[in-house]
Amino acid sequence: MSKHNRLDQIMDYLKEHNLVTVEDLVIAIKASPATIRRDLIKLDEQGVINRTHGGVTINRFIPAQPTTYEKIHRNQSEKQSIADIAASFVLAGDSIILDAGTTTLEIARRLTHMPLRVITSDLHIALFLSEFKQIEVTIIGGKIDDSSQSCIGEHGRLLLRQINPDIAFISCNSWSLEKGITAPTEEKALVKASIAEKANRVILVADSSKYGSYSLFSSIAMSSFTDVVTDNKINKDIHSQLKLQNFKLHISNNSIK
Amino acid sequence: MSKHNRLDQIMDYLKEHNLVTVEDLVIAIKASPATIRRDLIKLDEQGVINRTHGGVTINRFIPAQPTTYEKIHRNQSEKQSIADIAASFVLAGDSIILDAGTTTLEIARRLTHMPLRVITSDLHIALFLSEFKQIEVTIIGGKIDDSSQSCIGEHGRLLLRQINPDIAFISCNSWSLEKGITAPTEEKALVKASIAEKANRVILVADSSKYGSYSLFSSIAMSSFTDVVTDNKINKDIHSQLKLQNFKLHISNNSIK
DNA sequence: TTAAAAATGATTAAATTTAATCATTTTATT
DNA sequence: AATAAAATGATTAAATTTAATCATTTTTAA
Repeated sequence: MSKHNRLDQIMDYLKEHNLVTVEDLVIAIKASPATIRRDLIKLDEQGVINRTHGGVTINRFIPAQPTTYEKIHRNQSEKQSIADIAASFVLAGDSIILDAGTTTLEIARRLTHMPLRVITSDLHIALFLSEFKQIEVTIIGGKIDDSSQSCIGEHGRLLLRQINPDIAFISCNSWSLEKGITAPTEEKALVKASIAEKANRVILVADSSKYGSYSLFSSIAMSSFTDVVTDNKINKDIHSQLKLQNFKLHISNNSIK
Repeated sequence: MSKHNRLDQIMDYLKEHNLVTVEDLVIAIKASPATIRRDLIKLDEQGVINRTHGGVTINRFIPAQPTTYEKIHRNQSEKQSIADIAASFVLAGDSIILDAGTTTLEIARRLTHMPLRVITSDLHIALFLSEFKQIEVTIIGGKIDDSSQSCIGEHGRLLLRQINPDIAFISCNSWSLEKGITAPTEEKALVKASIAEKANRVILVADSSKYGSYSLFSSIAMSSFTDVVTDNKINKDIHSQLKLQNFKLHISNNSIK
């Protein structure tokens, strides 16, 4: 499976070697230096590797280490494609907020190559992005919710009230037009609401499988969003309804290659 | 500062960063490129790091167990023995603060079996402790300093002012009776000072090799500490002086196995 | 204290890697 | 099959890193 894709071959090689050169990969993969470099740029933009002038390693700080490049492509193609679209909204120099979650982490992986200010509630996102010098990272602080390893509580909300970001990216476990997005605890719901509060653009990133369910605590009404990004597996009737709303609807096509 | 010390500093930095350049280390360690390169050659010969033309990583295939590197470089074992003593001060149910650093991370490793509230500025410590259900973790929040991957700035200090912990554990890069503990940036110095401010017991954990040097910004006077934990390599004269102070002095015996 | 030895820092030439450009090959579409 | 589009490879100039050299500072030992 993985031998078909050259990017997978590179990741496989990196898993087995601590620190390699482009020359190593040229020999191992049997491709030209130019091709290897072009591949490395793609992998670097996804944050799964780190490069210097002359060296390449796998990024050992990426959460869920065993979730390798190929697994990401197989199991999370919807999140990937949603993140692709979401990341394209960000411009160099922007100040953005990333909510806690795996979809927002995917967005983070796509933003490593540009100067940014990023505020987040997510420990993984903070640690990951802090490796990149052109990105100024702020974590909102507060009690750590261990299911999501992110900050909850009033302290972080205080910081959120003091900033005016360009874009806020919100993720969720459940969403619908009627109930908006909901969360399993009051604290999580409140943090999300605060994240959405001040941003110029408020973007929901949520895959279609989460549509229709809901948790106990309401967090954000759908009318608060300026944009919604979801995938093309969304039900047709719901799709029609979503198109009629005030937010811009973006549908990703997670065609698996 | 001794040469062993700087090699330890490099290893500490590499543990917390995936792939670094000589330039990164020049800034982090405050030595010239030539010196860093000479150090890297030594570490490379020991096999604990890997280098390319332009990049350095820790060798992640070397067991991070208490063997290979620590036998060669003793400061790690000093930190271990200091952490042993420091951790023994903590009782189940306590609320404690852990400053950012590798010594305080060692303390955290020894506290996972008891119910605790832990407040920290360190992303690694927060992420590590959040795995343990009986430990409630709070991160102070704020901008991430990427050399230490910990929180700095006014926002975190605000939280620190609102809590009254049982114990605060402070680490440092430089300490002395005259200058107290000092830090390379004002923001780091201020955060440390705030960490020490409200705790019932304020404990400095600092290995002997760091004694006598100082950075630009003063952070905490020695008179603010209730306890000091250091190792038995401390100079005898200094030892005598330290014993005369108001704090309790604890000397760890880092017997090298 | 003084002299010798070791460590460190600064400078610049050499070596290495990368980016940019363009030709060629492969793949996709009609 | 023909054409367009995309991916790959080769070439060279530019950028970056290193090694070598020597001056300076710090440490060690007499």
